[in-house]
Order: sequence, then C-alpha cells, then structure tokens
Amino acid sequence: MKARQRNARGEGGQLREDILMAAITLIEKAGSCEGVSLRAVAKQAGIAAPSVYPHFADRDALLLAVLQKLFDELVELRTKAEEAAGSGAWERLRAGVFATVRFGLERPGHYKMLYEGRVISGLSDPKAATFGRAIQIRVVALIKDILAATPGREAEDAERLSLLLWAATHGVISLQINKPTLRWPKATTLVEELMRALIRPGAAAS
Amino acid sequence: MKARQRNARGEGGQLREDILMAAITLIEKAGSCEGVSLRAVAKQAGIAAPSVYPHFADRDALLLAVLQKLFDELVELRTKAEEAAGSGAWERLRAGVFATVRFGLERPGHYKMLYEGRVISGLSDPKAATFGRAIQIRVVALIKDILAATPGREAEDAERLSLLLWAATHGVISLQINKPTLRWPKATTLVEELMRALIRPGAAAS
DNA sequence: CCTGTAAACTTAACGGATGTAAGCTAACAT
DNA sequence: ATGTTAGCTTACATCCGTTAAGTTTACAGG
Repeated sequence: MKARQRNARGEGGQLREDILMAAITLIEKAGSCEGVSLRAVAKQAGIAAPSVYPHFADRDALLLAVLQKLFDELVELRTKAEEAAGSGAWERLRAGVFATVRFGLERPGHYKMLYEGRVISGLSDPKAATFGRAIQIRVVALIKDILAATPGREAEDAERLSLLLWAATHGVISLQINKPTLRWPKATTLVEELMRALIRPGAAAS
Repeated sequence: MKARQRNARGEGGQLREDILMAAITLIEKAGSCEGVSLRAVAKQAGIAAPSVYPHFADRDALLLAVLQKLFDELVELRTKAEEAAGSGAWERLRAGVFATVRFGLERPGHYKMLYEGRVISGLSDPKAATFGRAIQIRVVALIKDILAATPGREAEDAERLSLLLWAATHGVISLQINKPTLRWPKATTLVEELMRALIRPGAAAS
C-alpha cells in the first residue's frame, strides 16, 4: 500500500478524492463509520496519517465530507431510477423507493451512516440535516400526483404520507440490515406491500 | 465516585448488578454502546477497571449481559402495557406497540443498542438473536386474533403482517431518533396510522 | 478478643491504537 | 538555483483492554 505515486504540482487535490474513496471503502467494510480510524483511512489510501490534514481539518470534517458524498450518490441513484421508470407517478415513486432499498441492502454500512448515524459533531449537524432533503421533496410531489388521481383521496396530507412511507421503508431496510440472522422475505416485496397499504389501499394484495 | 463500600463476604455478586447499571447509564448517555469503555463503566460504578473481570470475562461479555437485561426490560414493559390494556386484541396490540415507541423515544441509546447494534462478537450473535423473539411471537398471536375477527381477512398471513408492522414501527422510532432535527408528528399517532393501514384498513382515518 | 484466611478490591504496568502537531525531504515549475 | 507544494517521519499525549501482583477488609475458629 505504500507504493503511492507523488502527485504532480497542481494536482494535490487528487489526493482528496482518494482519501474520500478510502474512507468510503473502509466504512462499508467496518459496517459503520465508528471505529474507522484516520490512520486506517490513510493506510488504505496509501499515505501517512498526517497527510490527511492538508485536505481535511480533522476527522469529523472527513466524515462529514463522506456523508455528503454518500448522500449525493444515493440521490443520484434514486434520480436515475425514477427517470428510467417512465412517466407514471406510481411507477416513479416505486422505482425511487426500490433504488433506496437496493442501496441499503447492498451497502449496509453506508446506509447506516446516512440514516442511523449519530450527530458527528455539534456544529456539523445542522448542515448534515439538509443532505437528504432533496429526496423527500420529490417524494411528496409524487405522492401528491398519485393522490390527486385517486378518487376520494384528493385532500389527504401528502407530506404526512411521505413520512409514513419513509419510516416504513427505512424500517424494512434497517431491520434487515441489523437483524440479518432472521429469515426475511424479499425486501422490495415487503416495501411494495407497505406502499400499497399506505398510498394505494385498494390494491393491497397486488 | 471513589467512596464505594466494600461488599460483605458472600455478596460480591452485588457488584455485578452495579456494574450492569453503570454500563446501562453510560450507554444511554453516550447514545450507543460503541465508545463506552470498560474503564468508564468502572469509574461510573465507583470501582477500579480490573474489578470488572471477576464478574465478566471481558468487555463483550459485559455488553452481552447489558443487551440481555435491556431486552428483558423492554419485554416486561410491553407485557405490562398489554395487560393494562384490557382484553381486546387490537387494544393489547396497540398498547404493546406504543410501549415500545415510548421506550425508544425516552431511551434512544438503549433502543439503538437493541435494534441498531451490530454483532458484538462472532460467538455472541446467535445467542443475542433470540433475545427479542418473545415479543414477535405474541404480536403474531394478537394479529391472528384480529384477522380472525375481520371479515374477509381470515386467511391472511399474520406472520408477514407482523414483520410489516414491526418494520413500520421501527422505522418511525429509528428515524425520529436519528433525525432529531426534523419536526416530527407525534410518534404514537404515526404508528397508529400505520397499524390501521396494515391491519385495519377499513379505519384508516380513525 | 485475637488471628488466619479467603474474598473483594486496588495499584502498577504492558502493549497497542488513536488524533494531532512540528518539522523534514523530495520533486517539480520557474 | 530557488521557492513552493506534496507527502513523509517522528513525536506527543491520551486512551484502550487486559494481566499480574499486592492490599484491605470481613468473617470463622480458636
């Protein structure tokens, strides 16, 4: 791991990306960001521990950057899945939710960091709180569309339904990650049942 | 903290309880069991660090004992709540679920240890996996009763519904714990809506 | 009451890991 | 040749889990 090439004059910033990637790799391997030491990240990146400091003020700043990057990644995954799902609101919503489920099950360590991580440090919390917001906004819009097209439910609170859907989805992913010894039915199927129960009650049994 | 009285001849076992209590206190204060050091537990209990070893083989054994105790506590809380709720299956189920919600919100660190904690050590996991089982078994029975009394749903899979309910409930608690900066509606209300959507669809709007 | 002994608990210490600070060296652009 | 940048080495103070050995205390038998 020590065979790292020194970067050229203007490209010291390249290392920043490498450090982030190293941290992301280790966090997934460790299952969460706790216990991932700065030294381990440095070793994974092929550099000495103090070489992190020119790029990140301290360990918290590094973890916050990782959090940001992972959220961005999830938002993009979700966006692409929605776009690939066509134009129906229901299909788009389902595709987005499924994308999150897949993300969570394939990369449980990253998912836990995003949605089960405690406040990293006092100051960084308010910033981190806004990271996932983009998703929730689009979900509310989609649910509004679905409700508007469902006779008798036009006046229901889409915001509240989105919270319920989020909670239910997160619960399925979280339990499946944290209680892996139980035998779980297919997560996407469970989530689809929850979606139908909450948003399209008429089709509960698919 | 150093004014601890030495225990009498045969009652060294008293300290075991004190250590457990100290660990439980610190885990709640720290928000999870990671980062709670054996030395900190000892200091909280008013003893020196090595005095833990006559009572617990190592740190993992201590944490496992804490896990056991916390699960027992939650099971008892839930049992009492169900018993106080009368004889209706729906009311008993709701009371039990609400008790868990209250436990989670009042003691988020303990809840996270129970339901978001990773495997403590290789060997201890299979044992720990059975800890929460008692709850789920009773929930399935209650849901069976409810379904049997609901025309048209007698044949539905109570086991699967219990998983969905568990996931949805856990999702509400977990998100509310881990995203405390968002403004959340009352958790018990959210959970009751989920319960109605899943188990009593006819009464979705209360 | 005295005393021996075993339990309850302490202090000291080891080996290692951690985050971070200072200063140094090697490479490249000018 | 020189100045700046990239990254390294060394070092610090602190904490960790754990072991070994010693000390204090409570009680039983005389």
